[in-house]
Amino acid sequence: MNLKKTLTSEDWIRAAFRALTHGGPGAIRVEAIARELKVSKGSFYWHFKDVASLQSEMLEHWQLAATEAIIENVNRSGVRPSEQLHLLILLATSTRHEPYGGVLAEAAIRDWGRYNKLASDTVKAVDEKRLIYTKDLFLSCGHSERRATQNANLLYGALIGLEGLAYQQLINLREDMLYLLELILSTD
Amino acid sequence: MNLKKTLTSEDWIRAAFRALTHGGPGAIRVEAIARELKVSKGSFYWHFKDVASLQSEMLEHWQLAATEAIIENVNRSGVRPSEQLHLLILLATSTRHEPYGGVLAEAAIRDWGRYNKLASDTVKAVDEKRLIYTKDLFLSCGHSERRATQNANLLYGALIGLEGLAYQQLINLREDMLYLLELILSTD
Amino acid sequence: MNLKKTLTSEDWIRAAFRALTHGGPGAIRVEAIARELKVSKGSFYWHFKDVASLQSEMLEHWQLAATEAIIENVNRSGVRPSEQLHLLILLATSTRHEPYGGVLAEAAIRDWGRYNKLASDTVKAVDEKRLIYTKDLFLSCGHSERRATQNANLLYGALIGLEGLAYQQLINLREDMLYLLELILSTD
Amino acid sequence: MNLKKTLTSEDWIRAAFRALTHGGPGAIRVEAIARELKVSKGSFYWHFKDVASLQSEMLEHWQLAATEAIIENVNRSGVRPSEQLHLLILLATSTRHEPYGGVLAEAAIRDWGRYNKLASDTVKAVDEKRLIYTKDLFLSCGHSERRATQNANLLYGALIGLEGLAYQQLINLREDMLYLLELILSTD
DNA sequence: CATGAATGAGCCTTCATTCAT
DNA sequence: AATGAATGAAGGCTCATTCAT
Repeated sequence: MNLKKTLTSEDWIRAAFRALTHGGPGAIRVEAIARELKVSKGSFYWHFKDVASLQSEMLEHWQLAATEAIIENVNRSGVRPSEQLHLLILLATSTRHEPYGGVLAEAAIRDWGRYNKLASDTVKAVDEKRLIYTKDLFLSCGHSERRATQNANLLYGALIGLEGLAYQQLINLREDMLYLLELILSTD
Repeated sequence: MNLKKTLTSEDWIRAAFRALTHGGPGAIRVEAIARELKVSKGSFYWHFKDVASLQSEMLEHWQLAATEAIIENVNRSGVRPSEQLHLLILLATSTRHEPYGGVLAEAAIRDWGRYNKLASDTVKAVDEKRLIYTKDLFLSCGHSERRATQNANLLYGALIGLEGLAYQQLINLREDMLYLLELILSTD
Repeated sequence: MNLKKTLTSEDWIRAAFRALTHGGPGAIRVEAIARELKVSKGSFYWHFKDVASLQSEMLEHWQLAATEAIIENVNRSGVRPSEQLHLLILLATSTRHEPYGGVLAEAAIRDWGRYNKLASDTVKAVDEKRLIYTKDLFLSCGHSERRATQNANLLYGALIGLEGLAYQQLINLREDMLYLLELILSTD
Repeated sequence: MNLKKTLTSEDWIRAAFRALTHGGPGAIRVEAIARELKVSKGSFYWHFKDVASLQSEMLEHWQLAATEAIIENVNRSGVRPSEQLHLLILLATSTRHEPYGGVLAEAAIRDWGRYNKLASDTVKAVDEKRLIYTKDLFLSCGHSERRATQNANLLYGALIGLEGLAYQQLINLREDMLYLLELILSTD
């Protein structure tokens, strides 16, 4: 697996996401990541101009991946809209092993966005896309524009907040999310 | 107002919360805070053993304040339970200027908890208290134990997640929260 | 014993000697000594202008005490000179509890003298007096000027060096010193 | 000579011994040594984990050198034992320019040992070896076990103590040491 | 006499960055 | 592609010293 002798910039980015996930934005440090990759930190500068450029590549990769994931989802059509919502929640509440660390990385990136403009813009762009995508699903279910928007906001917002509580073992994420969907769909 | 010649450790803690709110956990730095307070960084060590002890005092203060806030709320009785829930949301969605920075500080502390054991324990303790308090309100509304729990989780989880989206100007926090409450209360 | 409410400069000097003995010259620090005396370090400056003045008072005190000790010894006359030498060694090899810490303090002061002019001068002055005093004892035993000098040097030098080895538990100080005296006196 | 562009850890150790010799244990400071080596202090951390590890490497080096010096001496055989003792003193009383600073460094290390466990252990180990080596020489001269031990103690102890007095210009080290050897060997 | 609070300098350590090889 | 070595800027902590009370 790790038979490669030379690293690619992707290897660095992946390692940087691991660092971000485990230690927060402040853990994206050349020294620490180089140590983890068992290379000299000097080698970092062959792949990146500086830390800022690593960071922007990280965000770029994540944004792409996050957007692609949505599109994939959209294309998984054939199912009825309300089924798609159901599926969406099952997917979102599974312990994902996505590129760049899944749920945990998401939370970490969201945190990052609180103190960093570039990260903030990226998160906002992704959130916007997801909200629109979710709203469209509700529209397909026959909800009004207003309701669809509110429902999407609610579903996505609850997901984010409940993930944090679930991480602390205070709640059961999937159960609460499914309950919310039920609540939304049953209230005509 | 700023006529005091000497600072108290409370002054440092307050300034540290400001730093946390604006720059994240990594911004809790003696140098930076001292600069803000217009004192030498050396003077910090009169009030605290080290940064770690400042941090634990911050968390202690916040936990106390957050718990007291709940108790105050409890005492705001006289109103019907469902009214209390309504009030709770209005309160939670007002741009609060509470001690230690209000909503923003809360999010920052929550982030902090993702990478730090002490912060994590503190956040968990506070979340637990709030969830229980909210559940009790739903119980008072006549909900079953199970529903009360789910509703409390949802309300609190959504608040946390939607606050993030509202911060990005993607949604209107109060509107969506009130919609959620309506959803919950209307679904008998 | 410690019923005094206010400290004297003597108290500080004594504590400073304790610090010197336990931690070397570098341990003569206002902060540490104040902590030991359970007073604020600011109070130090009522008694002394600065650390340098504490240090010079320490050396002054020690020089006086060390010189007085010699004179006391001289006055312990009545005994034959060779007896006095014997006594001198017994005294020097007893676990002394003299003012300012005894043997250990002596070694510490000697160390101090290696890197500090004032201390060095003080130690030299004391050493000179002691060498002369010892030489005089040998002269009284009938030794020639040359021999008396060499014997005094040897006796005093060996005492200093052997004390170090004895401190490390490598030798028995008194035994070896008495052996040396025997050697000197038997070799006419 | 100083044409090297980059320093080795040996260079740092050598410089640290110079600092120790001139300023005592408290002078083993990254800043000061870096200044002397005309490099930035940050570069120190390429070679050592921290100051403590520099210190332990210093002691390791010294212990090795001190032990090797003894072995070299042993191998300088061919001479009669009493001649070897004579030679030993001449060697010990020459102004040595040994690795790590010779006599002065020795005294400094000995001082260091008074307040530091690691240094103390190292000094003790070296002293033990030297005492045994010297005792063996006396045994080879036909002295009894007891006498050989006492003579070795005396010779080594006097050397240490007299070096201090000689450093203060109070005595002539070689003269007094040779006189002591004479005393020991003439007393059958 | 002494404390509480602060200053400023000095030192240790970490880390992004550079550069020759 | 990467290493070894170094720089320089922070940042944490200690401590002598000062000063108002």
